[in-house]
Amino acid sequence: MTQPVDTGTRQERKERTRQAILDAALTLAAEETLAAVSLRQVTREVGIVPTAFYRHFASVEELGLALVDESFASLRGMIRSVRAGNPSLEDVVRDSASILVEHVHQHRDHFRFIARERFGGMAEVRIAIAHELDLFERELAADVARLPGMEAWSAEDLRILANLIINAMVATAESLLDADGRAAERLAEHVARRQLTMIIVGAANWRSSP
Amino acid sequence: MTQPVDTGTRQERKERTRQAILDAALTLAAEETLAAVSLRQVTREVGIVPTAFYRHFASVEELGLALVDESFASLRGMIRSVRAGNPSLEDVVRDSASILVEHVHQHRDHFRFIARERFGGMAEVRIAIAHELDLFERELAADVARLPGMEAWSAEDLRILANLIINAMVATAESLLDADGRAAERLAEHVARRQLTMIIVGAANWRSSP
DNA sequence: TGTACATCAGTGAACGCGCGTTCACTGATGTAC
DNA sequence: TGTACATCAGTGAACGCGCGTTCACTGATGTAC
Repeated sequence: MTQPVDTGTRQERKERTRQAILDAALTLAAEETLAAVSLRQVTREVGIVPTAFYRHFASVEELGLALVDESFASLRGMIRSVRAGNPSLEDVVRDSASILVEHVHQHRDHFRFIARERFGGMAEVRIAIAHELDLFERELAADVARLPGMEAWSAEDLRILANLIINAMVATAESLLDADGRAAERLAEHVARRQLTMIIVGAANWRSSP
Repeated sequence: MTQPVDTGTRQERKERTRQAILDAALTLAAEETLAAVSLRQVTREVGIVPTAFYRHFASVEELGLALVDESFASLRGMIRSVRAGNPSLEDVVRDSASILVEHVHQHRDHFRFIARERFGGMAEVRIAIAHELDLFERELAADVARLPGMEAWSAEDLRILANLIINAMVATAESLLDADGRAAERLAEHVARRQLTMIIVGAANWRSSP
């Protein structure tokens, strides 16, 4: 898997160093917010001299934005796997929670980074994360709009529902960051599935309520 | 309102300095996470020499825990005002959102601090915040259990419902931190009220669903 | 009320340290001919 | 294939700075008699 340092073209080596910087920063950001991670810590971890950092990023902030991209790229992969196969509402409710739990398990550092930086980090990074979550919310609203029985819903109410669901899933992911062991993960999955069901039932019965 | 520096007993003056340190730290923590605020910045803001800090707190971490206490004390005041007068479910749903919005408006720095430090801060502070939110969740579950129609609910499902509601309210509070102007606040209030309604409708109809 | 002593919040000098950033450099890789 | 030059990822010394923490101190407030 790991390439020796001295193979490939110059461009390939540079890309490898860049990725090593991203990996090291992500690992260090598991302990404390990225703003508290020093450029020197990162380069020490990678095994390069501090000044070499600037060959790849203009600042730690720019590195943070690259980590947001990387984290959400893997998240988008997850969403795609939920959507795949044009599932029914019942399928989605059944599978979403377990897919989320599995994905957090496999990309724990990325999710921890997003949780940390969502409110704790640098302004630009916070804005980038808020933007990505907003995109998810729009997409989810569009997906929900296509479901049977939702024809009468206004665009605004669809967004409000999507926001509620996304927030619940974000909270689930955040709680998973502290979960240690499969038992805790199964519990979080159970809670998430039940909450999603409550929300869906609420939405389905809403219009008939005062 | 503001006391001159040179009045009161020695104990009163010390308490006044301690409060000035807490206020300065809270203000500085609006810009960046408390861990990134230096002891020297805080004392500079207060107008005392860096070493005087240690007369009041053993570390910035201890200061952080004091700020968690202070923040949640005001939050508890809010909860009390929701509970006051033994309201019906309809009352709670109607009033909760506006009370939350008003409270965040008046204690913006405290809420921002909690949002920042919930995942972005020092380990001890994160744990203290999680503990406080857990207490709210238990209390809310107990409140909900007393409502008519909830007799058949298990303790676990009550906790899951309470967790969903608390998470939605936390998300509302967090979105309010970026809201500027009364119009944005009214929108957030509208969204929160509608989401709370969806959740309550879902809970009410849950047992009758597959 | 007056005096002698204790307390202690705040002072100020000093320290060693890790930080981000600058700059001129090296030497392997890449390219033109 | 061989040569001469250009590129550029990574080097290493150096800088000034703000940091947390130590220590002995000062002088106003508090207390005992």
